[in-house]
Amino acid sequence: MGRAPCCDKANVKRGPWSPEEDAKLKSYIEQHGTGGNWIALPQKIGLKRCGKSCRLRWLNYLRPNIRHGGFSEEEDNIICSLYISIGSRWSIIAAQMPGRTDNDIKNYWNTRLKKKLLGRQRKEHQLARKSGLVKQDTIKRSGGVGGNSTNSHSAVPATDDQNPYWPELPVPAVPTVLPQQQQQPCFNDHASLRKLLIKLGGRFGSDVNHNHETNQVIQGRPANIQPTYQVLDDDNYSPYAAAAATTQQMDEHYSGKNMQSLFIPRCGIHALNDSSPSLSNDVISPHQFAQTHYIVNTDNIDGPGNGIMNNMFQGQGGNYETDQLKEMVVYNNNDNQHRFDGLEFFCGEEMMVNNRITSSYGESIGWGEMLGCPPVASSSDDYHDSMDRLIMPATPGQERGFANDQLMSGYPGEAL
DNA sequence: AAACGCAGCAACCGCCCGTAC
DNA sequence: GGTACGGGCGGTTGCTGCGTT
Repeated sequence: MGRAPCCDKANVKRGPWSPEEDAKLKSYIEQHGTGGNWIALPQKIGLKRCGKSCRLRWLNYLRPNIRHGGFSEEEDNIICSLYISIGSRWSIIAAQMPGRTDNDIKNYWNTRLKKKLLGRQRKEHQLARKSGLVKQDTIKRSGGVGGNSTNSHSAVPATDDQNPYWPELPVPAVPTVLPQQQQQPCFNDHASLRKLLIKLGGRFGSDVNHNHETNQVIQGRPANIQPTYQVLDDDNYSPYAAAAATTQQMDEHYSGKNMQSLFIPRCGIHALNDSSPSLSNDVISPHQFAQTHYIVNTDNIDGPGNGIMNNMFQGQGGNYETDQLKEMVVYNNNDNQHRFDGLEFFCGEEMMVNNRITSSYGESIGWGEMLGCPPVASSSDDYHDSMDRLIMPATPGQERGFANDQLMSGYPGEAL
């Protein structure tokens, strides 16, 4: 049985809204609210509009404190980092950006940001190739966890300029013999784009980290990451290091000893706080955390299919009780498929090999570079400066727990 | 000046989910 | 437990304005 239409499409007006219609709708909602029924609302106020159309008009345009256009660099960063983490969950992304609507962000991403980022990455990579800085990581490609040659073709870049926006990606060390059609980049879908962005932004070295300067592989915490993280205690969710975790704490975290901790990058707090009045500086509550940050559940990392749960919650204006929050955040794995279905790209052919997350390329351009920010700073001050400008740190994978090879052993509900 | 192409954006479409009955 | 319904969301469409030829 088919679904009944929400309204009589023959008798409803479509297309752009007139100022009179806007005024009617706005005036009514400001005085009476929506009444909890969008379908009935247009009839109440004598609008020949579909209820859903009214809702959309209100949410995207008439609602107070809506901002249009003029996205800042910081907002760009937020969008990018959240897109990488959760994909095209525009409503969730919009929830982190007061005054922005999901529709606006979606349009901005599709029309500008995507091109801007990919264009910049492509340009920089071309420069890097010209200067001979592009290295070829034969270890990872041929023998590493990501060395499944059958999985690597989709990211093999085209070398022509057929599409001015799609970036040229690092050329695999081992030439892949594939039909020409397969060698063309296929980034015209979101999943591919997200994979690409992860490649661009993440130095996801699975259980290792690759030092670009020395060509060394670093175990555990990357050497260029300073201990500037707040670590939240798992039991009471209170920051036990208000300003920063110690080096030891970070090392423990990266080595897996402190796997019950929740952790977030300070820069993320700051960046979000700047636009989120409900958040206090430096110390966040469980509720705030749930509203705004990713939570890494490293429970049962040794159990099959119970590895990382990299999650994000939308506040939706709700007030989660602490226990409820804890259940949702860490302990309740029952509904993970539903909550994490935006993360399926982590299991893409390049990213998930043998239950590990990996990058197709040993090297890639970090977010800082991609977004025009300075590369990882050598000094502490420079580091903080760059981090404060970036919601995504220079090595985002680590902050999300990818540094440990056990973390990405899959999440519940996901067949690996 | 006209035609054309493109980018940006508002609005719509259709699917999914939660909930009430 | 099944069904109908409304809300919410992501993807897509189509209009408009601007720049280029």
